[in-house]
Amino acid sequence: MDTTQRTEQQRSADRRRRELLEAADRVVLRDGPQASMNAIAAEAGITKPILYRHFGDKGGLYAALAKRHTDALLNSLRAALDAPAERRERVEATLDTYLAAIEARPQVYRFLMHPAEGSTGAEQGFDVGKHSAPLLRRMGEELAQVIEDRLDLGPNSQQLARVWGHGIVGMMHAAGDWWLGEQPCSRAELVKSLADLLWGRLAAAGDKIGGPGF
Amino acid sequence: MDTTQRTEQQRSADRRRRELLEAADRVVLRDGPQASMNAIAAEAGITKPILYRHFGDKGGLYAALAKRHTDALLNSLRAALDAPAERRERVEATLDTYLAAIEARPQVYRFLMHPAEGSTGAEQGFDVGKHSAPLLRRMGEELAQVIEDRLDLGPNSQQLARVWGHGIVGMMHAAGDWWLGEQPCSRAELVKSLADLLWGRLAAAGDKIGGPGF
DNA sequence: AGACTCGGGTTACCGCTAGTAACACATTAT
DNA sequence: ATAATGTGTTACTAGCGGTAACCCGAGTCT
Repeated sequence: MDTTQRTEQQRSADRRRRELLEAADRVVLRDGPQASMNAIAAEAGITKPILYRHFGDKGGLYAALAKRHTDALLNSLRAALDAPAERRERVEATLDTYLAAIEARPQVYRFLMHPAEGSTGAEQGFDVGKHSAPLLRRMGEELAQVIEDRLDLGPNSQQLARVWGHGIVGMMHAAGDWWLGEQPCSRAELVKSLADLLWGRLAAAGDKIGGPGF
Repeated sequence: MDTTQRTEQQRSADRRRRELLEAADRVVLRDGPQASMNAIAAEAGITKPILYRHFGDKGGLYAALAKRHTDALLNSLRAALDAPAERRERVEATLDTYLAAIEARPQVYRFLMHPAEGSTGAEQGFDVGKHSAPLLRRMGEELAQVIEDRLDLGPNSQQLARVWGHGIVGMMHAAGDWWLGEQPCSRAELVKSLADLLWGRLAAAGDKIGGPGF
């Protein structure tokens, strides 16, 4: 068991792992969040136990799969947010990037956002909160970091930035989810409406005649 | 089978139904979203098929249970939003009401927001999107209505109001979810930070020295 | 050569879930 | 008395996540 052999094995295992993840990807793309371990194993041309040897349990496979997509999406978002342009323009570009991604691959999006949380998993510390929506959490934290790094928010800036990060991400998510289901307008319109909201148009709006105004 | 008898049966069925829902409530409060039909039936002192006769399938029971809490919460929110006060004050009161509700009964909140979508349910048209988060959808639509009714948003006000309704609800939801998990600050602080965001403080913030500003 | 470990793979199972078919008892209508 | 109807139970199916036990081929030590 010299090092050469070990790296050999490791590389083989890594290749296998990638194959399995790609097979899982295909199944998820086909079946949505209901993708079963059996189906994934079959798609990969092998049987369940080796899936479990690689990923531990369904949560592990989910985490690995989610990480791929999450990383890819986060990279796109970072790029949009770092492009050389006005602040508002960059905010719009970032919103648009996110919405374009979920529009292009809704099945993957559903898998990431509405995973079918295990049925059996009574014990063994499978915490729902930790796996339920890591994408939202990561986006929220990253955005918080960006906000805190670049904006001058006065005292308590860290806490404010985190609230805003998660809040803005949640706004984007919910609006995107609704929009994806109903397609009530074009992506560009949605982006502009959301940016307007963030830009304080809500506070600036006048009351309608006759009522106390919301 | 005269009418008297029929109403008699109906009333009995309704009473039964309420008992079952209360039992389900207790189980959900105890076990969270993992509550099984078996457990609920046991808690109610009866067996599964009766549950199925009343609610069709798990989705039906979920919907009935969710409707109760959703209606109650929506009533609180409407009350907070309709109180006689300044617009911003009312927005803060509404946010606070929502956050207080999820803080007081996190298990119920988890059940409403992160339901364990059936494991078996391959076919029979159990659409995830329709049951996954009816609370968020309803809140979004209601808020949209309020916004459109009371604010003067110029042309395209309906679409704008709906985007904002869902967006604001999503902001509240995501921030609340994160806050519930980490308890990083008091409820009042969270409320104020979110209201500040809605009031355009993001757009008004100055860039930090040295960077291009987010 | 021959025994021997060892990694990758499969079969066959467990316990659980949602959901259902079929049967049993009581009450009421005819 | 007897048929029908509602109310409940037992006992089952099918499928899930997860695992124990076995199996086989390739390299290794004696």
